[in-house]
Amino acid sequence: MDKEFFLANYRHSMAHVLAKAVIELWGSDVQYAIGPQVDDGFYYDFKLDHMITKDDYKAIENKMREILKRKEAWTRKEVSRAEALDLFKGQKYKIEIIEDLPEDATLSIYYTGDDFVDLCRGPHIDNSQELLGVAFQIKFVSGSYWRGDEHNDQLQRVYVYAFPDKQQLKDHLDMIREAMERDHKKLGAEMELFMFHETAPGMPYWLPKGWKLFNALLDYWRNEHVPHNYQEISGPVLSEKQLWITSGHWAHYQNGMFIAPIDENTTYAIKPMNCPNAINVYRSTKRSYKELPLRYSQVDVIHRREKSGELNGLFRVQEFHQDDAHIFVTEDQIEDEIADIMDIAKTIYATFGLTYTAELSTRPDDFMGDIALWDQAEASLKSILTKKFGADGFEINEGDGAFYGPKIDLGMRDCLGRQWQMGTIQLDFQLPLNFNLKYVAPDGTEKQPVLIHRAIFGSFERFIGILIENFKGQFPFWLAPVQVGIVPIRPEHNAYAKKLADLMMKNHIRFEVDYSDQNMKNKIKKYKLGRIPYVLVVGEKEAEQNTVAVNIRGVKDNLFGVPVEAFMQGVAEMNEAHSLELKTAF
RNA sequence: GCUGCUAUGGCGCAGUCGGUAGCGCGCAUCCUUGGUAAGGAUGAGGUCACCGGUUCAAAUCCGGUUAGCAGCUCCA
Repeated sequence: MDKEFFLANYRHSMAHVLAKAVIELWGSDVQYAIGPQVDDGFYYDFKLDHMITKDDYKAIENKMREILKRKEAWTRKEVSRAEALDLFKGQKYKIEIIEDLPEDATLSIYYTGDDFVDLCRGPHIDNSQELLGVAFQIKFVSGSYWRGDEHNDQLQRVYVYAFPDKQQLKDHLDMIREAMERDHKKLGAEMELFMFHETAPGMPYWLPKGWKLFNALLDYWRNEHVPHNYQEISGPVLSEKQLWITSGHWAHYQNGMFIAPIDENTTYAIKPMNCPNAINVYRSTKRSYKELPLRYSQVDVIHRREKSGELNGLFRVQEFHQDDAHIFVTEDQIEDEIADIMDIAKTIYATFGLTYTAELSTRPDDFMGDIALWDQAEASLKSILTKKFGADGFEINEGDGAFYGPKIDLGMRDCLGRQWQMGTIQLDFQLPLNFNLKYVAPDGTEKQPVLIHRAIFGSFERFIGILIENFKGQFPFWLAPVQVGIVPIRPEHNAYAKKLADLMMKNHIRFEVDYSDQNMKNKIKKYKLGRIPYVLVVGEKEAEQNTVAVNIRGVKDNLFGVPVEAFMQGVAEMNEAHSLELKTAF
């Protein structure tokens, strides 16, 4: 039996044991819904009057162990749809599942002992004793919605960790603990990168160090776009309501917008997206086919209202900066342009050593526009993705596209394995129509361009959150908010430290010097805790020889007597190359 | 928005049975003048998130609000 099959099989089987335990504990009026396996175990959704809390965990775990010790046989039976409906009488979620199946369907059910039956495709174990060695522990209980729809019943979801043995469970719990240590919310406060204030929920305050990082990232991003012929623009944050009516946001996105009434006749709204800005710039003059593709990039701040429970550090905010661009193309330029964007994304992500997944979202039911154009666009996107990732290298979400066009999304995972949407490439046939965009074709007729919305980071905020967790706060040299810390051993060495500081300033190295009369050990400790890549310790020897002693982040042994010019040249090279690793020799 | 949980000096936390608050780090002052991650002494700093209720008395009990955390839903 291969390992993956074994994992899935016992986790899935354990979910049945959990359901049986909950029913035995809280009675037969428990409604049990579904219980699939997940990456680190399984869960099961229930509806019951009793609110399951932490105090119940032990009782549930004990009941599960008790059930396993009964060594009951698991028997599979095949039943007709009608028999199944009768068997699960009173279980509304099971009934709903069964009723969705075709009339003539044959269903498989599994008995655990004589008294518990669950609807299930299987496969399962043959006897509970096969599960006696499984190490499991309740993770937590949370709310969930029946069939993932917030309009349906709210259920109680019991998550359980489950591993083949105790050691693997312990390793996993250790891993989770370690992951919490690099949570960007924790590190962001510790490293003084950003903060929040109660008066502006989900709107980050960037602290001096965080803003340095932000700007280092922005500089890099701007430079990467120069060879791809992007032009950066900036537009108003507030616009009169009429603009949003034209764009369709007023009708489709109003509850995601912050709205500012001025007087009875005037209402402004804060932009949730940059598109209308780029469109107005496009429309400001008559456009020729010779100008296309026309690429406007934009990093203005945008605001989107989120429901209260949805905010999450920098990952989910109400005020953020997208690394946005709007590209106006002819229909036959779409494929090349998308390919160019994918190349930019690949280069940029590689600089950070990040791995990502690609997803294609296709035409939804409520699509707008010409179906032939949709088909052609989807085919283009699919062909590019196949070229870049292979036929199986990306996922397709059928019908998940926006009503105005299909899209490619690029996703990454945070420290707890949660998937976040980062980069996005969206084709838009609708806005050019709403704003009546035109260009003059070679034959002198007016044609409509296609609009491509795209972001590589997704948003600077979310991307920085991912970077913090990915690097555990130990940023590559070029990105580090403070790149070099200078520690004079005694106050009489401050003059030499000042000389070094001036040199750093001249060479645009981000640095700090500690001129205080503290113990040098304390100064070094402060910089080490700040995860500064290089701490330069200087005393008499260094001042005499014009050298520095270099304490390298993550390296035990220090470098002594490094000539100042050699160090400066080394760090300049790292900045230039956007190196991931720190140099350990100069 | 939904389910559960949380809120005590700048940060991390303690505070039992209701009797108006403590610890560590940090900060300030002084001493120590140091060669690579915590030298010593003294001191300052808190309407216990906010509003209301119960009580002779509330950080503590109850209700509400706000903000945050995990999950769901939604999203860059």
